Amino acid sequence: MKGWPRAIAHADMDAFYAAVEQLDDPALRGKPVLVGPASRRGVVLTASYEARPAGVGSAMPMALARRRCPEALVIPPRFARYREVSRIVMNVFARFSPAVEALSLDEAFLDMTGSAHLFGDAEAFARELKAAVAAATGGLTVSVGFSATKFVAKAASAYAKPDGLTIVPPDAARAWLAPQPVSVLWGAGPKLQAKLAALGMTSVGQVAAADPRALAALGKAGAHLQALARAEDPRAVQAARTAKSMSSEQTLETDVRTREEIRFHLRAAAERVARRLRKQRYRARGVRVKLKRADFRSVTRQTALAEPTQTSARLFEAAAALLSEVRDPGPFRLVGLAAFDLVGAGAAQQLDLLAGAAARAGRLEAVLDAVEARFGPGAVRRAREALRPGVVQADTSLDFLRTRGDDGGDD
DNA sequence: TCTGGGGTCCTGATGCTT
DNA sequence: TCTGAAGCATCAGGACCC
Repeated sequence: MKGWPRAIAHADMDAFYAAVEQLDDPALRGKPVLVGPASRRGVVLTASYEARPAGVGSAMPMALARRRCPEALVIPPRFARYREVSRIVMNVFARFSPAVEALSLDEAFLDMTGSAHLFGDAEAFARELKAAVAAATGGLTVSVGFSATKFVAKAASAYAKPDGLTIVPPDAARAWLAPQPVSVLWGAGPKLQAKLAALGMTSVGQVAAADPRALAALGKAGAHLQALARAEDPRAVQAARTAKSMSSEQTLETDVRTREEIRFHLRAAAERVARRLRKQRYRARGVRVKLKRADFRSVTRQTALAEPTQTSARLFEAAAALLSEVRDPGPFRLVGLAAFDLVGAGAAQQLDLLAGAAARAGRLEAVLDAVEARFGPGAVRRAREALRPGVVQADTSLDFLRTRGDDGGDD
């Protein structure tokens, strides 16, 4: 890692939901497992590696997956349990780096720029991380990619799944990417892949070498994909992020047509969203209604609210008004409600995010001083209570560094 | 085969203001 | 007073990610 401009690791748990189920129930180990709802319209959330040779994968309709792999055991998802295991894994990551950016329950970026040298070389670090995850979870495996940019690190972690370890030095990144299919590019889904193919580009190397004018037809995405293909990705690991929207939507067992039925589902969605807004101390300044027709075209209507809200009554009121503007008679297979333009994450939550990051960097006291100046001593007391998990995490992280004879530097 | 749920971001259309 | 252009905000739809 000497001479690397930055050192970024991407850690991605292998077949996470299915692996947790196999961990908790030994009878499932070594067998094909599909995690997903058994409902008529469900899709596979995660397929265990034993099921994948049958041609089964994530996002595949459950009905098709069961036909392809009839011997597979179908397990309904237990998200509370996955969140619990995820917290354990993220805490392990936090012992290795002060800057951890969780992308979902099962994957995260770790900025190792200032700390990788504590572990020897990249491979020693990655092996230690994998062993720590296995020890903390009781045997779950994680694939790790390591490079100088987020995108290459992520592509590297996916390169040798499961239980993989791929290190791509920055000066080798472009050549390493070149022969891979364009589907590895972050942001190139089926539509963009088809457009690239129409331009004669099926490999990352071809995108990297293309005349930028040829890619202009893809808009911003063209320049973005070419930058990734050239291993250029200046995005930093972001330890704390705030939500921009919160939504709840549900695909119904049978399509709905009447306004009364749709209102019923909107009211339920408003209650779910409002509960989460209150729990995370957000208020919404906008409401959006989403309906999906039987032909999969979606109809959305949105409105700005006079006052930010976190109550289900206000959300539903706005949603019902939007519904009356929809002329499409349906039928609809999905009804959803989103709260957007979120504000006022509440001082406590902003502090939580801020102090979580500051604490991991060993700067908790400085943050609390700023809090006192802005909100008064009472706020500091409440913040200390609220931040206890962050402090524990920071102490763990700092202890870890101390045992290696390093205080984490001056950052 | 028949397509989830929770998000983010981009694009093109439209309307308002100057 | 009318008209058009430019800039900006908002809205609807959709692509994409895990």
